[in-house]
Amino acid sequence: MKLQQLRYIWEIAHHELNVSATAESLFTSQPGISKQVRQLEEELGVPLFVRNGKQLTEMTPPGKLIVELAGEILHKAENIRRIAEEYRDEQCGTLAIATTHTQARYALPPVVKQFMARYPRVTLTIHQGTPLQISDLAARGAVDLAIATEALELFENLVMLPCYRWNRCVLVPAGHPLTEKQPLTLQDVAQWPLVTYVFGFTGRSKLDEAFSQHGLQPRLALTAVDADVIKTYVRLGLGVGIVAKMAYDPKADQDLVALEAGHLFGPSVTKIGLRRDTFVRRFIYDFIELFAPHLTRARVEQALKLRDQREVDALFEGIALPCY
Amino acid sequence: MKLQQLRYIWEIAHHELNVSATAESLFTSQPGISKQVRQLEEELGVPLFVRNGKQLTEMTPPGKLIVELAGEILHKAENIRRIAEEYRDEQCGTLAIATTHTQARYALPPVVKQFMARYPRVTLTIHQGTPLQISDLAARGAVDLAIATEALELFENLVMLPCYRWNRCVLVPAGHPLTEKQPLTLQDVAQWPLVTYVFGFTGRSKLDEAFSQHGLQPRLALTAVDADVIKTYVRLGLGVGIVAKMAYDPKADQDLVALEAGHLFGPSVTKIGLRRDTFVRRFIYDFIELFAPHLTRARVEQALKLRDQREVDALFEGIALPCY
DNA sequence: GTTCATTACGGATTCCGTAAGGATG
DNA sequence: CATCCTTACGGAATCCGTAATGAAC
Repeated sequence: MKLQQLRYIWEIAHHELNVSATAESLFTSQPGISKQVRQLEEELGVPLFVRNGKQLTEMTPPGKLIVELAGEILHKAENIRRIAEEYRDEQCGTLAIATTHTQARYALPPVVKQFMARYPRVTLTIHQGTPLQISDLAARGAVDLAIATEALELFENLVMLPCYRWNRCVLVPAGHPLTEKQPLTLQDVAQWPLVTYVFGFTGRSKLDEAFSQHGLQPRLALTAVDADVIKTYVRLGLGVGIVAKMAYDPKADQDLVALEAGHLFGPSVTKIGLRRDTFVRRFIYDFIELFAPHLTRARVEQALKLRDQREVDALFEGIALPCY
Repeated sequence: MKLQQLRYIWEIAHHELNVSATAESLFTSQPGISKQVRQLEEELGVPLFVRNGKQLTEMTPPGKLIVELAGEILHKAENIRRIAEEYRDEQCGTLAIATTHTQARYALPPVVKQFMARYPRVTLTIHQGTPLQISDLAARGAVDLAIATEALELFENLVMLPCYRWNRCVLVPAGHPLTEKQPLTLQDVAQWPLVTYVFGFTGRSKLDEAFSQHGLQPRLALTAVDADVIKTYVRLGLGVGIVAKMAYDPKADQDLVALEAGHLFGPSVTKIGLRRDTFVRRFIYDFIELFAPHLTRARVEQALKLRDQREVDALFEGIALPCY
């Protein structure tokens, strides 16, 4: 049994049992993989894949169990490499973050700036995507951490750490009738066509909840993944915008008015998602603490030891989050 | 990084950093190991061992972390082999049990007989040793299960499953003055020199507790690891025996009288110890159930999922144990 | 002087790529 | 006919054992 063989069967299992595609993704030859798989099957004495003629059609029961264990082994091997990297040079390495537009555009820039000053030799990469893509990247270990408000909870093997609480505001052009209402009610807002986030983005679910709980069905004029697009269409008069408050820039957005809407929808919490059982490098702890000062290394380590997200939530229950 | 290299560093770490001894235990050459270790260190870019000249004197901090992960990886690789073995042929394999004299002599024979009839092609090996040796064998994975009353709780990675409850009896030659006392008291017993188990064996701790709680300090005439030796010396009149009740055979021991002593010392519980995170073959589940009928496969599987022995204890709290 | 790890070297094995073969839909 | 896995084969790299070297106690 070789690590290489375990990698091959794991990758095949995660490429719809297509050996050719697997070979391509691993930059090696297809017969090479085929050979190693057969060797492993021979060594173990059980077939791992069901073959229909020369096609792999499904996995055998032991195959499924073994592929799962192979995944865990490969993950631990990866951890060994990380540990070595850390002790080789604490200041040097790669930090891959997956996040949404909202975080990348408004929350991360100052943090990234500080981090780059503190760790000039760490290569930082930021992947932007949907909350689901982001979570998946983190759960698979393709990135070191995910930052998002939604979807992280869908992955069993992500530990979610609460970072900050934020509220929404209603954006309207200056002179809009809604600016006369103080304070706003959901009924007021629902009378106008809305311009807001796409479903599944930036706390959108919270927004839908609030309206439906009041029996309201607002018209959606347009949905977008980012606040910049939303603002553009609010300026065109397409409708009333609802965005995260931090997306309103008093200087750049002087032509718009931001109306307090925290009391309408309640706050959302942005979280960091970390893959369980993964060695965390020092600079990653530091990045997390820069982003959310209450997430000290000690607290994060403690949270990573817990098996159940409910225990993690309990751990952070008493801790006040920053609020925007 | 190769599994072989991980095995080498793990074995070196568990052979007092002596590469020659490690090579011998692995039936390979010492330069071969040395080479692979250096290659791994080179690949990882960090030294794993501290060298004093040409001697390995200790492990580096990353070395310690990495060896631990290596151990987990090797354990999982072992599980892969077990899974393959199981699916290759359910009826065929090896079952290694470590246990004490008391279990091997009195509790196991009927179970072993049934098991051998049920699985004639499974090779059964029984290792006898002190409770500490037994637990260690199981914790290291050298045997599949440990059966004992003591010491299992000392190993973090053993799950303990309660099997049966048992009481003690006092053994005296026929006509001994103690046979007149009904029921016995601790004071009665303590007046005679005792012949019983060696410290650390067969619930001996429970016995010491009982006496000291009553402020008694009995004289120990002789201690042994097994009841046969104890009986021999009771017959010689060396003292009064205290043994597990199941060690008294009404036929073979007609010349001795067994006096009820359960009320003096309280019951002990014999347990099976299983290493955590280990794939358990079907015939092992069957063996366990033969030995302790309430330990069904479903219950054992449930217990093996729990991380903390206290949760396991809670799981079995409501279940009545057989009592001897 | 003994113990113990490293270096040097050679033979067997393994790995991995290209090219050809055969099965499926 | 296109896709996809298997077999065949040859060159390169790796593994592992023996023998020699050198450092430490």
